[in-house]
Amino acid sequence: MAVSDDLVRVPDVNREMCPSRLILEHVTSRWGVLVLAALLERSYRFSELRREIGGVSEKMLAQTLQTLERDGFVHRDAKPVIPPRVDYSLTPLGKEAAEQVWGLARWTERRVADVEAARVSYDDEKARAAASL
Amino acid sequence: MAVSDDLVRVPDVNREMCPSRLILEHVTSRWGVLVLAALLERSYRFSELRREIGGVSEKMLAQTLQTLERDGFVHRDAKPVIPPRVDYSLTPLGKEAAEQVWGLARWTERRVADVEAARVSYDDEKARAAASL
DNA sequence: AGTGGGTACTTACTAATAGTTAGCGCCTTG
DNA sequence: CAAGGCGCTAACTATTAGTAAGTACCCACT
Repeated sequence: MAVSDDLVRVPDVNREMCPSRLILEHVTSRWGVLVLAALLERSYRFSELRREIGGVSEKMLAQTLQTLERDGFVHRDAKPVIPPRVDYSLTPLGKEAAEQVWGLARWTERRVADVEAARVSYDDEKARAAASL
Repeated sequence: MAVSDDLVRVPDVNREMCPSRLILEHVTSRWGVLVLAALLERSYRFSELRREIGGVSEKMLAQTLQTLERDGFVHRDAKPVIPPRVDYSLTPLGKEAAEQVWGLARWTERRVADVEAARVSYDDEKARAAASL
């Protein structure tokens, strides 16, 4: 029973039904990564964030922020003023996640050239293989 | 002109058309994260990986591996034997990416309880707010 | 005084993407 | 001699992401 309890309790992202899988998907989601990385540098208002993160729609930004808020990563501070003002910032938990995805974002930017070089050699080899049939 | 050159050259994941955006999406993709993290521990054959990563379909695993291979993260070694044997492993570049997503995966597993606690208090507050209308 | 714009969203619809099922050729195992 | 494993791919469907418009309120400009 200790065994079967452990099967349920020990989180493992490789298990399809493990809650950790969903959490990981939230933080690594297309817009989640960019939101967390942006909020690591400072807090943002909704439409500031929308301008900061190129290509995000209002719908997806709202949805992403709601998911991250529910998971306890993001704090939403809605000031009851007109025009509406809503500030988004990281919680301590969110900051931990954000540091990791921020690192990933910066790493990616540094390695763009390497990846592009890898792609041309991959495509070249594929073309050569196709030609020699 | 140095200025406009820089605008094109300096990678920034927040710019919609920046190549770094796509690369980041590949490594943070639903299955990409899990594939990279798994391959950090050892190399795997195709169907070994499929069994290791719960819930991945053959189609998505093949697609993910092809994307990661083209980006230079994963090395594919197809031995011309029967039955077919294909080994997947990380390149040095892929190892750098994998270390980061591995950290994220382990962090997520450690924080599951915190996230679940955050969710109940979020849902509670929502329910209380809805009740007091 | 009316038009356009900004605030933070939600809703309805459509396009893109992910997942499901079946198939391939070849071989080993029961 | 059928069943299953190997590493895929192709066709089809379900789910999800993206687009466009609407909401309600206010300010600045003409």
